[in-house]
Amino acid sequence: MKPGAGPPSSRVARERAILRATIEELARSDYGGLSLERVAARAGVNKTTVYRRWETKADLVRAALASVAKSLRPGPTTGSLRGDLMRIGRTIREFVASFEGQCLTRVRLLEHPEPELAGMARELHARSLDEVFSLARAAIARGEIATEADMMLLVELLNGALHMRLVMKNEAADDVVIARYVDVLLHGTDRLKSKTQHDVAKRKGARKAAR
Amino acid sequence: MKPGAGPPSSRVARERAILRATIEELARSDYGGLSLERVAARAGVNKTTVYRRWETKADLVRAALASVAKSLRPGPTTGSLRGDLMRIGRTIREFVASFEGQCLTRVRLLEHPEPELAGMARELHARSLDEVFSLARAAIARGEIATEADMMLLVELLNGALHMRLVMKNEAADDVVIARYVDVLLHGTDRLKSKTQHDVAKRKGARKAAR
DNA sequence: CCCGTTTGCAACGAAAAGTTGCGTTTCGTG
DNA sequence: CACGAAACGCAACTTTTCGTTGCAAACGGG
Repeated sequence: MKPGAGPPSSRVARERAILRATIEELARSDYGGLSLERVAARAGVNKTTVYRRWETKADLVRAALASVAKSLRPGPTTGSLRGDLMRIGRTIREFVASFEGQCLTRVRLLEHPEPELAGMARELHARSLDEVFSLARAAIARGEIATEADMMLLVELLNGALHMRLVMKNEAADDVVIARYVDVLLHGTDRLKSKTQHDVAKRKGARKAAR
Repeated sequence: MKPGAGPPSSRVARERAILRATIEELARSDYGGLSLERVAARAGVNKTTVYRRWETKADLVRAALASVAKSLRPGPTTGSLRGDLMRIGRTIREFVASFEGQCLTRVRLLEHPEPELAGMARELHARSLDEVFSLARAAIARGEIATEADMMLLVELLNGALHMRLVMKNEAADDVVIARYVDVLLHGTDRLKSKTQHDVAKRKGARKAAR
């Protein structure tokens, strides 16, 4: 009657296994193709155990998403905006590679079939963005950006590019790739432009280079 | 025996309707949840017509993807990198909102269940990037960027951010939003930083503002 | 040690997926 | 215009998957 405070019995361990299996299945299948029997097999339990505990597939996935409380924690500031962005990039890379990341990315695309689940996944991901605000304030204090909205802009661009590359294009993103993105975010094309003008100057003899 | 060169008979019209229905269904369902019967109903044909023409669901989706030959054509350069990026952003926005875009985005996440289909969708999307190369060359000629790889970097960031915003976060992206992204891509945080330093200078009296 | 709960197992019913046979329509062809 | 092959719709059918139920065994707390 009061198992809440008790030690983790075998029942909750089984439940954790099932939710974990759900996430892993959802990471390589998609919601429509998710089979509760495969989930049960992966969790090492009988399918009746799954069916008896959750009414529908949506309930199971809902519970599985709720169990993904592990948010992205980029940690304290590194002391520079560039360092912070690099760390955020690495954090995104690791998250996207994880089962939870793959799972969330898939569920978030279910807007039309399952709006509620998509909303849950969205909120779960948005929560990780809250952590970025502290880094934003540090960058503002250093005078590297003006507002927190600027930081959000940078993170949106970095996050989007990494997601596209890792999830949709299925290409790797090592630190060099991330650094390229970050450099654009910090300096835009201005650095690139000046480099080109330098080349032009070398080639054409510094004709208009003076101005 | 030689219907290839003939005028569009009712047979090909039916096939087009089925493939179109497949894309539309795939735009709001997902691959695992795609039902050939719903496709047939949407196309206004009997399900046997669909089953007889394509062996499996994968075959049908493969054919549907192949029929999406309409690539993203950003058109000729506007004369400035900023104008080109804005136009690319608007093109991405419209594509993502279309059935083909929704469909492609979903299919591209099927790496594990259906690697071949994911590869097709990926290639289809990559083809649209080829169009960007002409804009890149124009920008290089104007000295706004150094290499075509730089242009790809900018487009990857813009594309990723817009996809995240439109598809995953389900938020709109008007021209103002796109312009914010583009400004970061062009000038990075330098513009923002200088604005802040200006404020600091006003407050602290231009102490380190000179350099 | 006992009793309530939970699980596994197997069998079951229901629904969707996929197939087949046949009469009808359509379109190309002589 | 008439004929024949191919494709379609329709309905019935088989197969597979999904979800449920009954029951005996295992587990765990009191």
